[in-house]
Amino acid sequence: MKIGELAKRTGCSVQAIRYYEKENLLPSTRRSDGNFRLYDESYIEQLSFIRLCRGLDLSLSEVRQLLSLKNSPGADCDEVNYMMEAHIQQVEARINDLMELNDQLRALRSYCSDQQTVENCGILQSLSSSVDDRPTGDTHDRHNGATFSG
Amino acid sequence: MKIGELAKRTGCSVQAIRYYEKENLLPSTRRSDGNFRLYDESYIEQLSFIRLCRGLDLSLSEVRQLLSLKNSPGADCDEVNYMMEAHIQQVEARINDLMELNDQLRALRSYCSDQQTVENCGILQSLSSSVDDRPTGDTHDRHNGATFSG
DNA sequence: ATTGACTCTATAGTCACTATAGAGTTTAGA
DNA sequence: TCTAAACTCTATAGTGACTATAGAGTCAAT
Repeated sequence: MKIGELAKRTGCSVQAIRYYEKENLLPSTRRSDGNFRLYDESYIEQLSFIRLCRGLDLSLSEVRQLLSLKNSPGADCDEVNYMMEAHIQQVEARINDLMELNDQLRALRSYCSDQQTVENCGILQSLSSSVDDRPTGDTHDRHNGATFSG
Repeated sequence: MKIGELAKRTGCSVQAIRYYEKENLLPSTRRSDGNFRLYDESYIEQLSFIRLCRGLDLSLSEVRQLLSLKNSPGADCDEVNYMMEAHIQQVEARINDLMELNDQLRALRSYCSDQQTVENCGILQSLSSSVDDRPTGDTHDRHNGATFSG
């Protein structure tokens, strides 16, 4: 099958497949006379594995590690466990950050009732004022996990 | 003060400050004879506003909107409210996605007990097997909110 | 005069792709 | 057989919010 069919059958974009190949997550295939990539059924499984991992938010480098572990069946699977554990902790940390963030956003929203002008908008006031009444800005613990880390 | 001091006093990197200037989030300053940027105290407040918004995960384009609203005090603040509401919903959707994800990861982790080989690793098996026993892969609802949207 | 700390601009890199340009290939219908 | 549409190819640029680096200039202290 050609790349378009593989894309359709895996729910993946054509460019993503080419990208995975370039990044050595998928082995390169044979080509047709016209230089089109030709895939057999086994690629559906391989690509689905990648998509499944990505759906779990694993990075491509983590997926690469899992793939190489898959190919050495005798190795013990501590590494897999370790990676999953680390990933779970990352996800949970991110959830905690976002929930804290959500509290702050909701508090902020409550400062502004409708039908006011920007001049009196509690949200903007609250975002603007927090500097003046604090000594240097170093003393309050800054929420530092909110920006995307990767 | 020069850029380094501003950076220290706001907890911001020097490059980030230059970036904000380039992106028109901070007005450009006067320069010294040697072409160094010179800031007065008001920049601390302006930069802190930006950092605070970023700490709430607002995008720079959202921050830009807020800044322009701040500068038109007579306007009504519906826009601010609308933006905050949209942002809160985004954050909450992301939290839900991550919590679902977390359930899946924990389930996956439970499939593999220690001291096994990769060959028998329940995690890898479970990531690999889910294709063969399903018709096309289209029927099961794919978790599609896990990848970062921005 | 020189060292070291700071600053400048410009450019490349990050991540996991998406989007586009410009070219070639294949397939279906007239 | 011609042609148009649909597909594929490579290469390159763009996304967001920065960070990191190179190579040069500036400034303060010794």
